[in-house]
Amino acid sequence: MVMNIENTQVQMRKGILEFCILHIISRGEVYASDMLEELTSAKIIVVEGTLYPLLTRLRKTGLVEYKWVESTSGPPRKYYKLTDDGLTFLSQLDKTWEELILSTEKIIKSKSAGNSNISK
Amino acid sequence: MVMNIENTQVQMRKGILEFCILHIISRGEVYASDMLEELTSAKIIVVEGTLYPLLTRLRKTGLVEYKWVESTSGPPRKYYKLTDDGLTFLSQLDKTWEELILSTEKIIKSKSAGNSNISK
DNA sequence: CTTAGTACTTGGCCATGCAAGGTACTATTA
DNA sequence: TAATAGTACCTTGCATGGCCAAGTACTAAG
Repeated sequence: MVMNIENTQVQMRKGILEFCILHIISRGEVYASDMLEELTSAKIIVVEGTLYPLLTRLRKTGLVEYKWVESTSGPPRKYYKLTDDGLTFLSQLDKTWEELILSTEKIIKSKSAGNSNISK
Repeated sequence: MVMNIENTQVQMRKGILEFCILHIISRGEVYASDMLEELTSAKIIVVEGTLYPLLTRLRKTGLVEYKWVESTSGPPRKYYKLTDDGLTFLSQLDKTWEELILSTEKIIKSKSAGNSNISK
């Protein structure tokens, strides 16, 4: 059975990815390579095969929209920005993120209460 | 297409679950209902159908082990504890978690740098 | 015309959360 | 002993979503 640390790390990142990408888009119009660069520099490893389907999903659900912009150095790019729905959604996620941090810290910083409850 | 806030919140919790459960087990021998209670009180919603398969997976990969303990108030219980491998694994996850927090904070607290790079 | 670089897309696989339903043991009550 | 309730653990099947690998398309350089 497979259970390496890399796999668990991937699982940890999964839920955060959508959140981070919405934040990056919220700061100004960007295209996929901009996002990849920023995520990589923050040490959140993402690959194209993850990012593009995610952007498509966000667009289909109306959280982001894009426009084509010609580039002088290659094919045209899709520049993304948040919709109003996307903004609302992101502010809810901000709250969720804070609560998640608090919940997790509560678990991982709690000390042992002993094993005195066995066989009660 | 489905994209509600609940679904994304679930995604956020997913990667953290295994981490939190290993922490709970690391503090002393516990059985499934103990874990459910503690996770629920920390507002991390988990149900049996998630927890039991996860515990089975952790056991199969050698991160945890259990012993049967008779109960005076119902059927016997499986009391879990970490193996040496589990301890090592958990300390790596602690590091991953800290890095993930830092990376995410870096993304979500960064200010817009403007859109001056369009069509470069 | 070929090669390289950039940008976006897609099909298939895998890991995992979860709902729903099931088994088995104990205690209580009649 | 029979029925009911509570507790504990397990399993099947589905949906979500990350990732690998391969592919398409446009531009630039030689």
